[in-house]
Amino acid sequence: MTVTLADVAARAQVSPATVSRVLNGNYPVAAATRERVIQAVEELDYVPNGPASSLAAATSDLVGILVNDIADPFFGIMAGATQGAMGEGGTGRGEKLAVVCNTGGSPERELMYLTLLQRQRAAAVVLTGGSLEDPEHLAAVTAKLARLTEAGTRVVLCGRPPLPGAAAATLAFDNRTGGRLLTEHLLALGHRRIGYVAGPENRTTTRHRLEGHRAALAAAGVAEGPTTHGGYDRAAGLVAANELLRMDPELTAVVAANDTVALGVCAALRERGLSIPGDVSVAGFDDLPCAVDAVPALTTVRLPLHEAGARAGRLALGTEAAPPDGLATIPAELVVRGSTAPPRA
Amino acid sequence: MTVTLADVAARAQVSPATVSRVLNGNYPVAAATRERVIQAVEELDYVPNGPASSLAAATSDLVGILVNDIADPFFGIMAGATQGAMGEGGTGRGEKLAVVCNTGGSPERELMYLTLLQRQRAAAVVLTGGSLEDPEHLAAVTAKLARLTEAGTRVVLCGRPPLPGAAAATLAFDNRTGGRLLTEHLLALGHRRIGYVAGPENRTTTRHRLEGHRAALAAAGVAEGPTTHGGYDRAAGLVAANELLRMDPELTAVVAANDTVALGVCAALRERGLSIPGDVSVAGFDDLPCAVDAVPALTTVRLPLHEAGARAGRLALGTEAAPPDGLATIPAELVVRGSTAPPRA
DNA sequence: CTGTTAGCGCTTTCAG
DNA sequence: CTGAAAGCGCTAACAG
Repeated sequence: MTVTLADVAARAQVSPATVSRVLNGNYPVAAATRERVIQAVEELDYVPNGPASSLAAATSDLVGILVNDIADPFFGIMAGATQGAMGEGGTGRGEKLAVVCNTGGSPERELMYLTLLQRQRAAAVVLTGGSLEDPEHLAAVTAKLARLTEAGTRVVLCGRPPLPGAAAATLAFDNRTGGRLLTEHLLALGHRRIGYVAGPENRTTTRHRLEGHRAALAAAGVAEGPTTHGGYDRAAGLVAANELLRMDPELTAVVAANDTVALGVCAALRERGLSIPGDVSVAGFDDLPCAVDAVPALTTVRLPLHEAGARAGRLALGTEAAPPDGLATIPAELVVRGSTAPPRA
Repeated sequence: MTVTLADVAARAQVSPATVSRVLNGNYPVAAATRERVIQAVEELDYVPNGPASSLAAATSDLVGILVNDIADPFFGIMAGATQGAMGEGGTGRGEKLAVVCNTGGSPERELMYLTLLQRQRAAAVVLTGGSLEDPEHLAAVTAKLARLTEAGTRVVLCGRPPLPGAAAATLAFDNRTGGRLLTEHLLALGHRRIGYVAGPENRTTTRHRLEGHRAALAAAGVAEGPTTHGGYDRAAGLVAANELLRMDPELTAVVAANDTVALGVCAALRERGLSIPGDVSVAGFDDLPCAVDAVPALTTVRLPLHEAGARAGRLALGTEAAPPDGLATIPAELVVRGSTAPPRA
């Protein structure tokens, strides 16, 4: 059958305890003995039984990364960076198995994965992206995270606002400022009739970006234009653009929930024969790789997804100290490209 | 401390075995008893210890999905679909924890994850996307998969050619035909000087697509144009386009390794003031969501990523029977859009 | 239908 | 520095 630690011990003529010690490298072992053990391990092609170690040691090397949509590069980039940060620090020993779990934005699945990770006695859990604002769900997540924390699982929030009552290191994106900068830019260009394609309702990301937008309008004394809510996908942008134009045919600019939605908006405008930015300016959010390939290239707000993800990974590993008060706000940066210009006179 | 099965048993006034039985639902238990147990579980907020169950039962509910680049929607879409297929079949019991592991295209990391998954006694492993053609690495992977298979882990290959000697259900993309269709399309349009931006060397996907391209040229008696190798990212396309044009300034069409690379090619052409498809036609591969948003929209080859991923998930779960001989070839479909047109006379 | 009894393979005091 | 022994929490025969 499968090779066990006892087999290795027998072959190396030492006790199981000694084998365990050289494998974990957390206890002094004579060099000669270690050699023999290592050789036996290789000869037998021994692979430790993870569940058994986890059970005995009451910890595992599993790290869970929860994402809302794995097919969306926004999450893919962050998750990839997080997973990359795990690999640092030598091979083999102490290596963490960083795995990503796709919640699809569903609260049930989020909780389910958290439970599954709790069951596996995960070493750490990273929650990425905006969260649902439903109080009931928030309470459930908070409770679950508390349970995880007290069981020794490190919890970190990446690209998500802090959760009151949860002892989690948090890396929050400054979506509000990003939203404000974008609209200020449009305002400075001379736009006064700006449509807004918001993301799904009840999501922190949606709300914060919209708040920034409104703050900019309010500060400039400009009335809010038409606003719609929808998904974070291209199709949502297509639908919304037509809806917005129906609500106000005089629109000179459209701000989208993110770059993907913005591309949908662009497609809809083109279909109607409107030029960008000649007839209508369009702006996105996130600065995903696709933003620069749009024609014209998309004006957007850059979020340092890669850096944030990597940092979250280090926090999960305990390699990096948590920020003061457990919260770091990641700045958002306006990136002006060709899709925005002054409105037609 | 943490609640154990014994605590639940004590509270429900039954034996631990009975609790285990109602939790796993694989053995008859009196309705009244079950009720009491369930109530105790809820009152105590009991969460089973995964490692302990896995150790005792010698299996786990972990399913690993290996991808080359999680930030690439090509993999994100497949992985998401695979993970989605896991969720079907009720909640809770028998639920698999599908997790995605990012190898970054590195053979060492691929092997490392396979070992880690082996350690966890994973229920199944899904390898997605093209593989490296290095004989040594292939042998190592084959050996590792054999070890996994004999330990009861189901292995499925998705979007990757079959591995001789591995008892793995395989869903292979027909990259060769896809490549041929694309070049035939260009040939039919009248192109005779076609540049090719291939993917990384030593990868099955790269080789198959290129073979299809060459087969089409050979069948038409047209000489092969300049060819370069590079990554699967946008930057590779930028560099390659300039290189190709240097090698043959009279080029009238460029075929790229995939859509992302094609977008890079488009960007480079635009920078040089060349129009698409007026001066040069461009084609991609995969039909990722971004392909349709390019201007002009990209002619490409559609691969049913979602379907393939979902099917891989069912195979991993054992919900679907393996295809005859363990191999199914997934067809590729030509999608003609605006980025290709007859060459300028 | 339910309880008893052994382990699963590894880690970890506690002695030597 | 090394060995012996006692579990970690759960499952799976085997009896009743």
